[in-house]
Amino acid sequence: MTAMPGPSTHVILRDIYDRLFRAYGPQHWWPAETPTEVVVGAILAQNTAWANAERAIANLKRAGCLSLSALRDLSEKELARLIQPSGTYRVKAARLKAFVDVVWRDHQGSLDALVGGRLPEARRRLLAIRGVGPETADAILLYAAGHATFVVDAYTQRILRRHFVIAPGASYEATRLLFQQHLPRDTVLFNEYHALLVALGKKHCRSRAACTGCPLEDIAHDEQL
DNA sequence: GCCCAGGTGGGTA
DNA sequence: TACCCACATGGG
Repeated sequence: MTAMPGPSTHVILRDIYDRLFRAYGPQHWWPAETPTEVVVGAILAQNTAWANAERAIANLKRAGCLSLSALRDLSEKELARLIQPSGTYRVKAARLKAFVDVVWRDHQGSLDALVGGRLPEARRRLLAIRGVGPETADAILLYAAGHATFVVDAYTQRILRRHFVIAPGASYEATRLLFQQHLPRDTVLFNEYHALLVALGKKHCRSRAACTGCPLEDIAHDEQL
């Protein structure tokens, strides 16, 4: 008894993308006006509802502190006060400071110099910064620098697990490589795909009951995940 | 009141 | 390597 081969991975990933794009349309991500704002948003959004990260960004904007030089000159304590609505603000103030310090100390204040060049080296430079893990690094690389790297967030893992595209314990890296090896290396596609997964996650993955009306509803899925 | 959100790093076995 | 845990706010 042999199992029938299912559709290949790239067909499944394409199908999911097409469904999401049809349902939600282009997402115009990342919601930020400058690469620096992408970096700040990526750090402030860590384990935090985006609405709270937005409040913190609005505070920084109002204070004129949404630039690398302003962030360098701000005391960590004052920075923490401004980003307080994003939660874990002392941790995040230290992380933002660590990031900005590297930009000024190693790259003369040029964010482009830090995130530009070849993707693997830029990714290593980012991961070496305290407070920048794989997801934050990939978000910065994709949305601030235009590198074709896939951002894997909690929604992505949950959605793919639920629809049996990845195993329950699949690592961040395994999930990222799955996308990168089964889709064309296309910055625009990776940008849109991640944004669409977040759109789906926010709308349909908050609770079990929210599955109704999900664009992926008729794809095999496990309610428990 | 409880749970969670567009994670990460440090500690322990 | 594989789990725990702290960090902390605001909305459902």
